[in-house]
Amino acid sequence: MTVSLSSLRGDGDAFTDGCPTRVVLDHVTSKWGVLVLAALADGTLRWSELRRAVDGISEKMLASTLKTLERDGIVERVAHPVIPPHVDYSLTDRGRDLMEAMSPLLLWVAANADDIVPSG
Amino acid sequence: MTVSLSSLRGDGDAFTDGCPTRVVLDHVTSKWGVLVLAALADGTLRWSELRRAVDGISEKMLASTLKTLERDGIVERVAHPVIPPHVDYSLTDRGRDLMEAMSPLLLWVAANADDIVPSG
DNA sequence: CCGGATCCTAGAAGATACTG
DNA sequence: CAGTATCTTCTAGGATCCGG
Repeated sequence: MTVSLSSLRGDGDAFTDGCPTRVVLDHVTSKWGVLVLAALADGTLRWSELRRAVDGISEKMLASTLKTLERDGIVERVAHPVIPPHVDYSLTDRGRDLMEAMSPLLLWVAANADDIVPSG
Repeated sequence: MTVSLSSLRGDGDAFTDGCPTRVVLDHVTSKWGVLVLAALADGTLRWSELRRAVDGISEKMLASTLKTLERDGIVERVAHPVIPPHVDYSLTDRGRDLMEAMSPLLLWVAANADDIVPSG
């Protein structure tokens, strides 16, 4: 029985509608959130690098995903006042902590995806 | 620097649009998927118990979430041919393996949610 | 009690064009 | 280069009714 997930139950937990846990869980496990975080796990990237790293993301989604993660204190945005603009994104300490917790999941998915989805 | 997530890059990885990794990641990190899986991590539950365990889920979403996870070989469905109907849901071996990989994330979210989302 | 089938809407997400 | 603004499209999700 792995780690005691039952400890999640009881008070303000993920099983209660509208609690902070649900909100953060949604941010962190959102379609693009996971991929952006995984891309930043390797280190600082700038906007255009992120766009290329996360294949298929639109500018709109990249912007809103980054904004949400920044508000949550998971991603840090550093804008350099130069022409042309140069903006760096990286994980905060909290973000790095999060990625340590999330990497087992990402590795599991990478290892099992081909068994689960037959051809495509 | 935690686990090497950069190993995820390269061939058929989560950063490539349309690959199996993306599909499985979406199933597993879906809004309700996470919560259903977490509920089942404690053991077998029947339909009505799941509905109560995952606060706020609609019957439609519970049905479709379970069906997706069942197709992926993560959740097992056992229907007992009695009146009134009795259907049990539980994790498969693969599902338990998945939950071992996911529990650090869930614990992190539970531990950090209140810091991230101020009041609600 | 356990869902399937149907209808419908809000918000997610894509495409494109434009600006400091 | 790094976004914002706008418009459209799409689908996750909710509500309801029904059937085994």
